[in-house]
Formats: sequence, structure tokens, C-alpha cells
Amino acid sequence: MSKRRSITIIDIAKELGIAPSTVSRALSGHSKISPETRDKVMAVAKKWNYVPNKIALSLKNQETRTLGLIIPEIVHYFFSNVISGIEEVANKNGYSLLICQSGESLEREIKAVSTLVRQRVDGLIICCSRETEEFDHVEKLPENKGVPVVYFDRVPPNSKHPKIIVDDLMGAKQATAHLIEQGCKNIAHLAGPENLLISRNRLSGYRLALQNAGRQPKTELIKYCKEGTTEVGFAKMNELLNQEVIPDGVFANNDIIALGAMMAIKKKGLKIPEDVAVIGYSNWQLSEFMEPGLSSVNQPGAEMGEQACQCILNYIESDEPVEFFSPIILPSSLVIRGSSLRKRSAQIKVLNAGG
Amino acid sequence: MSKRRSITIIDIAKELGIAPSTVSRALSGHSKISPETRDKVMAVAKKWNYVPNKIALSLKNQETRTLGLIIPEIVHYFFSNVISGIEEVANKNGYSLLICQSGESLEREIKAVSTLVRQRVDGLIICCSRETEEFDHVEKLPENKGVPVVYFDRVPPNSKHPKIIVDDLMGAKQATAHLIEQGCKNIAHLAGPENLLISRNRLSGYRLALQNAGRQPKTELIKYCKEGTTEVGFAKMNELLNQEVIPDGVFANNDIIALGAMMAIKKKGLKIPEDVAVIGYSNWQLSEFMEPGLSSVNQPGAEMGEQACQCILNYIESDEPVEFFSPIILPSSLVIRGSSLRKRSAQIKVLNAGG
DNA sequence: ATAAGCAATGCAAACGTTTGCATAAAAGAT
DNA sequence: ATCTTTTATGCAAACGTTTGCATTGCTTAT
Repeated sequence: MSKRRSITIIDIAKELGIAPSTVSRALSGHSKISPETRDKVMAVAKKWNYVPNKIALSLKNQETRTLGLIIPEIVHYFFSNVISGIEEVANKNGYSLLICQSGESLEREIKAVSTLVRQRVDGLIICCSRETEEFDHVEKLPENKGVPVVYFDRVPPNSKHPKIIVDDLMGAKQATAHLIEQGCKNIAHLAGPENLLISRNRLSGYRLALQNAGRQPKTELIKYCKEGTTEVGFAKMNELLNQEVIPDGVFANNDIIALGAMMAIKKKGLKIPEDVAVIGYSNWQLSEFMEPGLSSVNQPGAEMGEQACQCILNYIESDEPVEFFSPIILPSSLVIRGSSLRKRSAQIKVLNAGG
Repeated sequence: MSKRRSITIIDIAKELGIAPSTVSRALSGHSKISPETRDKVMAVAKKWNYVPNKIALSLKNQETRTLGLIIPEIVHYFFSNVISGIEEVANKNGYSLLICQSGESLEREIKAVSTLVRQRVDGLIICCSRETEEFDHVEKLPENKGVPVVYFDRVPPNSKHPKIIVDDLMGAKQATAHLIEQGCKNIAHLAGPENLLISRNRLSGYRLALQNAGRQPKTELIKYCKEGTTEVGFAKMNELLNQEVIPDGVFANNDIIALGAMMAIKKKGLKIPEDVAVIGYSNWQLSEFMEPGLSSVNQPGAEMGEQACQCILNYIESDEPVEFFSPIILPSSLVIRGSSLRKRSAQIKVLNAGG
């Protein structure tokens, strides 16, 4: 591409034999510019198709009106919902969105942070990768005055930056309680990676619900799934089905794992939910269309994105460096479908898990 | 946020009592800098956590190493795959990605183009909204020397810019031919909006396959779905099922419509595929998990993104303004699952539709 | 008639980098 | 001891905008 030079305020000024500053003021509707000059400038600007150069403005104003977003994978229903929510709010406030995916790799996450800081984004919204256990690459940004950061979903345990999370513990507790209420005696849990706070919270919620019902969580009914794939879900569910104590209910760390589990159960010739009730997490789009429909804990992705974006905009615009103590916790809600509904009496309903 | 000033090359220069140019050269490993100076500069840069300012560089070099992407909706399996593919290639080549969603609205699409041009993206990758029928907002960018543009998926009929599309006609033809081969006598089509080239191509492919089999396409078996939702698919399928000629096969413009159609068929007490065989388009993630699994024409989203990105990078870097005649056509392939498989003999297989 | 006030515009600096050219000092050649 | 070469560094311009502070030419009040 032969270097294209777009026309500038200076070009317009030369054409009219006036100063660039006059053109600038005319274009921005400054009061002290005579109507004739203004009109002439406008005409030339239109004729040449003038487009203001945001780069020059960014340099001068020391702000880019751009937000950086780092997420593990774009191709996830939850994450694409989050992006969508963020984009919506950003756009409405005149901000643009620069997106990097870490691909669940810490190395790429670090690189992404560096790229975005170089680009001088006004703020950074991050959901950490599965690999991330240390957070210095974000926490110790430019030592002096750091870039505003907001974490969401997968957040570091100790950080002064704002955090937006869904109430995983509550969601998991409700899901498990629901299985208990449906008459399940041996409820298994297909857990996520131990280093992720969200996985630990879901596990805790599972345990808590059992304890509240006066039951002791059994370690042999908890299986860790390092990756969130149907294959892993299938394999781990098979392990469970081949043990002495066969579970009659299973709560999975996410819908994809739950799907794998459903496959394993069907293949074994067992019925869902009669023999084994299943409940997932995240309420992926596909859960609705499964057979039976997969019950799941709904994570409000778009809302989370909106909140995260609103939060960072406030952060950016607040003059005082704000101190953030507790995370913003969004309520998750249980969506009950066929995969867990054993009692005819109960209708398909949505229980709010936020209380 | 109290205005943070990140440290610059000038700060380093002052600290060491040398010129900014020397610092610049030292940092970039220029040969004519003495090792001592270089080391001192490096040390200070590290101490102060210096991060180069890409904005200043962009202004000077007249390139931002940033690509703009405009898509209708991020929350679509196909589109999020495309984004992922683009991001991958962009990242590998040192480019960043600025994303806007048009929400299928022409107005927002126009605004997005303007935003991205202001930001001085080095190139623009666009998939037009459903509403878009006129393309001047893209085609007549800065009249003089325009920003490189690449269209994908939904492309304007006449444009000198590169276009990446999937072979919709061929895919639709294969899908319809497959239904014929499975013994369907009355094959209906749930078509997309008439203004979209891709919809028209799919319709053409449907017609072509019928004609090749010596059949006459019947207008009463073609229903247009303006929106791609299960509701519309459900409604339109119901219309079909209440006509005199009940179809025993249906080819839908996309998987979501196909899903709606499946619901209508089941509700009517008919069996899939025995009474009505169904086939969709786009091979969404959820198609695999339906019951029966939904046959679908696979659109290689990630690959499309990669190609689009590679294409625009070539475009940007080529010195000569290139002339593009015919679009790059990616082969689509038929993924056959339970929803269309009536003959036991045929195994679940993937037919390549690209030939 | 002169000072004061106002309206319209221009000047120049600043934002952070890079880079061609000039300069300075030191080393080498005669 | 002088001239050339080499080596290391500095100067200044450029990228496109905005904006505080002049500056100019008028009009209005005294």
C-alpha cells in the first residue's frame, strides 16, 4: 500500500491561508471565530474529507479513550457475552476496545499486558488465565502510578484493584441443595482446577450445601477436571460410575464437563435424571437445547461485562485513587431444566441464588 | 484517577545528563553507542520501569499497527471464531485488534467505521450488518488514498476490496443434494433475508440441487426468515407443516432456525429424521449436542478470520495498490448427523463441499 | 482625540519518539 | 605537529492537535 497521507488541519489552514489554530477552533465550534471563517473551514474540511487524527489527540491529551481487555478465549459463550457487554458500555461512553486473548497461557497473558500498556490504554479489564497463580505482571504495573485495572470472573485473592465476580459459592450451594431437594443421596462433584478461585468457591458451595443437609462430603465423589472439555467430563464421570458408590446426582464445574458427564451416563444405559441427575455451571447457550435440557447455574455474562466496564470508567475518571476492599458480587441464578428435575411437582423455574 | 505520567525517554535522558536521542539509540541497540552508555541507560530504564509510548511512535511513523474489526454480533459462535482467528494472526504479526459490533444496525456500522478511521487503524476488516444494502460508508472512505479494507462473509456485490467468503452456493447445494439422496421428496427451505448475498447464494444452491435432480423448486416450500431466531424458525416451520404439501425434508439458512424448526416438528408429533429430515447451516457448537445431532454445513470461522487477517496484512504491506477481482472462496463442508440420516447404510461422514 | 474594550486571529509550546546531519573528541596516519 | 578518520553524542525537525497568551484592527465610552 503506497503510504497514504490523510489530510490534516494544517492542510486546511494552508488552503485558506490561515493558522492551524484557527482551523482547530473553527472545527470545534469555538465562539470567537467569525461565522465566515467557520463556514469556509467547514466547507474545505468536507471537501477534502477531513478526519481528525485521534493519535495526535491521544498524545497531546495523555489519554487514548481506549480500554484493553484480556480474556482466556473469545470462543466461549460466557466470554463473548462479557465482551459484548463491555463493548456496549465502552461504546456508549466514547471508548474503544482493544482485545487480546491469552489462550489460557500465562506467558501470553503477560505479553498481552505489556502490549496494552505500551498502547497506553486508559484502563485494563482482565480475566486471568487458568495458568495464572502469580499476579505481579498486573499488580506491579508501572510502579509509580499504575494503569487502572479491573478484574472479573477469575480474580487474584489479594489485590487493591476492583473485582467483579459472580456469587459462585452461592450458586454452587443452590445447585447442590437443589439436587438434595430432588432426592439425590450421593452427589458427586466434577470440580475445576484447584488453583482457580472460582473452582474452589464452587467446591466450597458444594460442600457447604451437603453439610447444611447434615451430610459429610466424600472425597471419592469429588473429581478434578483440569481441562473443561467433554472428553474430560466423560472420562471423570466414567471413573465415578465405576466406583463402589455410584452417584445419583452430579454437579459439574461447567456445562461442557456436564455434557461429557451426560454422555457417559447415557452410554452406561442410565437415565437422566431418574438414575443420575445432572447440573452444570454457566448456562451456556447450548444447555437449553440439550435432551434433557441441562440445568445450570446462570452467570450473567453481559451484565458482568457492563459492570466491569462501568467500574473501570469510574475508576479512570475518579480523581482520588480509590481503595477497593470487597469485590462486587453479582448474583447467579439457578436455571432448572430436565436434567435435574425428578419430582413432577416442581415446575421449571428460576431460583434466585443471590439472596 | 490522578493523572499518571509515565516516564519517558526524556526523563531518562535528564537523569543521566545526556540527549534523548542517545537514550533512544541505546534502547534500540544502535551500534554507535558506547557499551557504558548503553548499560547506564538500560539500568535506569529498568529502574524506572520504562515502557515505550506507542502513541508517540504511531504519530511519528504514520502507522498504528492496529487493525479495526466490525462485526454484527460478538455473541455468535461463528463470529467469535472469526475474531479468534483474526486475533491469532494479528498478534503473531505484532498487530493489535480494535473491535466494534454493529448489532446488525447500519447506523452503528457507519459510526464504527468512522470511529476506527479516526483511530487511524492500518486496516479494516468488516462483516456487514443485515441492514446494510449500500456500501458507500466503506467504499468511499477518505477519497484520496483509502484505508485498506477486507470484507468477509457478508460482502458487497461490487467492490474492489478483497472479499473472503465461504462457498455458500456449493454448501447449500450439497446439503440439499444430501436430503435428496436420503429420499426426501418435498424439500423445504427456510431462507434468510433476501438482501444478504449469503442468503441468496444458499437459496440458489438449494434451487440448483433440486434442478440437477430434475425437480422444480416450489415457491410454497420456501419461507423467508428475517431474523435468525428459534422463534422465527419455529413459526415458519409451523406454516410449512400446516400447508397442503407437507415437507419431508427442510434445509435451513442457519442452525438456530433449524433448531426452531426441529422444535416445531417434534411438537407436531413427527419424527426426525424419519418423517422430516433437517439440515442447518454454520455448524454451531450446539448442533453437535442436539438430539438428534443436527446435520449442518460447516463454516470454517477461525480459518476465515486467519485468511482475512493475512489478506489485510498483505494488502497493508504491499506497495502497489492491488486490484482484487474475484473473492477468496473457502470450501464449506457438510457435517452429517442424526437429523438427516435416514439410511442406515450411510455412515456419519464429512463430505467436502469445496470441489 | 485618546483610552479602554472587544472580536478575530496568529504564535508557539507541548505531547514522546526517531533519525539525518552536525559536532566534538580522540585516535590514527603522514 | 598537522590532517584525516573514527567514534560517540547532540541538535532539531517531524508527526497532528490544542490552547494560553499575544497581537491586530475595530468599536465604544469618556
